[in-house]
Amino acid sequence: MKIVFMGTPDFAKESLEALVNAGHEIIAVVTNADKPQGRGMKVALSPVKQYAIEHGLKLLQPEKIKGNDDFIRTIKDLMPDVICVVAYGKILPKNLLEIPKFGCVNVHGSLLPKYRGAAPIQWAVINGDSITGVTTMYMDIGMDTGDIILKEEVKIGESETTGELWLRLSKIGANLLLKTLKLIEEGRAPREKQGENFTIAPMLDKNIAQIDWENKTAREIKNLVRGLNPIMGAYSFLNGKKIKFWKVDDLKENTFMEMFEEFAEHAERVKNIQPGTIIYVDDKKGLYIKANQGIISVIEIQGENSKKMPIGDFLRGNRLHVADGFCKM
RNA sequence: CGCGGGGUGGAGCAGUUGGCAGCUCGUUGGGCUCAUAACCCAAAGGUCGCAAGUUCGAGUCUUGCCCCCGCAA
Repeated sequence: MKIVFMGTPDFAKESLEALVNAGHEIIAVVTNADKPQGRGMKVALSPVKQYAIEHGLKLLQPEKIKGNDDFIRTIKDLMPDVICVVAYGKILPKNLLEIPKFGCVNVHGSLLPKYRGAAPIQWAVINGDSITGVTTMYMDIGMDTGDIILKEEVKIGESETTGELWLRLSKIGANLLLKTLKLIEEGRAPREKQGENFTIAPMLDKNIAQIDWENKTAREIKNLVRGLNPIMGAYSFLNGKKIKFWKVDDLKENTFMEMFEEFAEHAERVKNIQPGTIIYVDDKKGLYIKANQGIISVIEIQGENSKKMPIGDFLRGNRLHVADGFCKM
């Protein structure tokens, strides 16, 4: 099949690579325009762009698509059988969607109609879901509202991070895309309308990365931490310094008191400690912080201007004290 | 030329007005203990990111370069 591929990040690169390896004819790759980013505002190539260059694929990087007649005409002249869109980063207008005879196929990182939108994987982890998946669909003008073709379910591990799940889903998505294209080619692709029962997974606002000790349980904080790993990182302030949490575990108060018998007789007091307070710290036994319900055991942490490191390393160079409190700023 | 922080034994850090390079941990050897991520004793391990400059003397001051991190995007 003659395919135009549209995508930008590494999640999309997996699909593009799978298409190439499966012998599909990629007549053009469309990726987001290079923007200066990162420290020093250097221009970095998107993973998709890099792959396209390495494999000598025709590359297009329109600044805008909507109202860009030149771009629409270019695609039209290529006469693609299908356009595959994976995490491209822009809404596609109707006159583009109508070009390919088999339509536009999108790979989305959730089980639609759950988590339509920009950050489905992140939200699935943050919300502590145990199951998510990948969906392929025929695109329409709405945001992830098209008819569903195939879905594949995936279990989310209890301590799995967004980054880990992201990687798994990108490979599963690539496979599902191949399967989908095969069915389309054979004219056997299912087509199922999405129900009305949808949810939205909006782009992550940076404010959500701040840990809310007062109102969140240890389990919820853990979900936030792994949900924001490796993007952003959940953070809190200690003595005016910004600390990022990369890996934590959640403990019930009871479990904690079994580990530290000396706390057992103060069970009631432990429950009433102000959330965010350090209740135990030792460079061998770790760092334990009270949450609204339950206790957070820190495993991997990153101090201000520092890099992420195991909690033991961190505590050797940073003297923390029991009763110090993490707080918002 | 976006803004800022930082590179010091294996790890994480401290190092005051330039004046013998330190702390916690780990490692190795020994001791104690029913036992331990516990405790006690001893030892090994550093061209202080790289290069040049100022100085009697530079981890510390000046200049250039490399690498890492945070903010912002």
